[in-house]
Amino acid sequence: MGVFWQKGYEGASCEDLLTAMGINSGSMYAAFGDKQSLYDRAFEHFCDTTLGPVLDILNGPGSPLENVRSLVRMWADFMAGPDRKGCFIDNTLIEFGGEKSGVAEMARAVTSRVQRVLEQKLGDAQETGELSDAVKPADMAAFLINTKQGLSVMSRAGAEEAAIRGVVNTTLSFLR
Amino acid sequence: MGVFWQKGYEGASCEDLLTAMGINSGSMYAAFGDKQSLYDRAFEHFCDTTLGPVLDILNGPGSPLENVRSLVRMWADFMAGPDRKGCFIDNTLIEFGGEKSGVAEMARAVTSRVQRVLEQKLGDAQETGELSDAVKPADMAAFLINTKQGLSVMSRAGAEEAAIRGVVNTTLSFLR
DNA sequence: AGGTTTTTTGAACGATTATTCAATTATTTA
DNA sequence: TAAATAATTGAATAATCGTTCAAAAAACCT
Repeated sequence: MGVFWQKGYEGASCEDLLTAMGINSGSMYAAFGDKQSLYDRAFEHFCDTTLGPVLDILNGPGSPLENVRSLVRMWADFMAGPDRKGCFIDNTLIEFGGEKSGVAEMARAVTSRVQRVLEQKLGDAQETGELSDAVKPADMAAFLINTKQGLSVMSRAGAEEAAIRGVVNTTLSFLR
Repeated sequence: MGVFWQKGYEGASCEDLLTAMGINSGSMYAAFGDKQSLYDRAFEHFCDTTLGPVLDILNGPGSPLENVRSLVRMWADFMAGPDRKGCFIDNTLIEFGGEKSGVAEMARAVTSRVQRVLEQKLGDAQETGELSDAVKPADMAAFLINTKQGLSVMSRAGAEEAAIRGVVNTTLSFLR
């Protein structure tokens, strides 16, 4: 997963993948079929292990708006980490977004899933009076997703951690 | 340029490039040296033909803030176009951002160039009273660049035009 | 027009790609 | 323990990759 995440599908050679997995080609093809299926499984694994914690944060014990802000702050930690490989979902969208392939659909699905929960939490935040009624939850949710996708580009571009945190703080300033 | 823009460096085969250019391999290698040099030249050409018009918009006849808003709106047209290939600069950052290669440096340079002019125009907009003194020009400029990078991902992901325009409109709502 | 230089062609090249498979090793079953 | 099944190995495969170069065509110059 890490190799595909870092190098993308085309950029990751089978040799890279086999070295990282510590097995030989025959075992890989017996277990996964081919390179694309391996990518699919790696991406699926990412979604399986990431979506849960993300939803846990949004549905956490804090207030709706606090939870949204926590998630946005988590994006900064994520993107400013040492590897600078962005978000695997966004990388997949960039490489496969134009195609009708399975991973592209999966990436779109998990993205809009998070977007819908964000929208719901922002609506809740308005009901509790935390968030101004002037903002439209759907628009703000779409906007936050776009911010995260921008952070993926910054992350891969090797931006300074301070620059990443600056963008996140500016984004948070719109959440009131 | 279009082939590299659409498919990226790794994704574009020499055959793709030769077909698009309508020449044979020998001519390409005589004229450009190798594939990487061809990418460099294509990217350089994009910067040469794009940076000028962008700066012209920012320095145009309108008020500073109007000009900034015009640029952001232009991003929407750009990203929602039929090809859905994002911004060539962002694509280059994604693929080469981690490396110290020439194109990566060029992409970072042209990005921060636009960012600095944005910052200046936002400062001007505060002097004319168009823009609230509460916003920090440097932070807002970095934020706008991040928004554009996010739009590149949306564009490549094949997002609906309405979704792209929605994000742009939300972004514009922060510019007052 | 005839000779010289420049450009283009496209088959061929070695390197790397993803993938296969017979031989080997490990594991399970009886 | 011994036979049977499963998993792993790694050399070999065919396809594709970027690149080269001798031959052919085009362009240029008296």
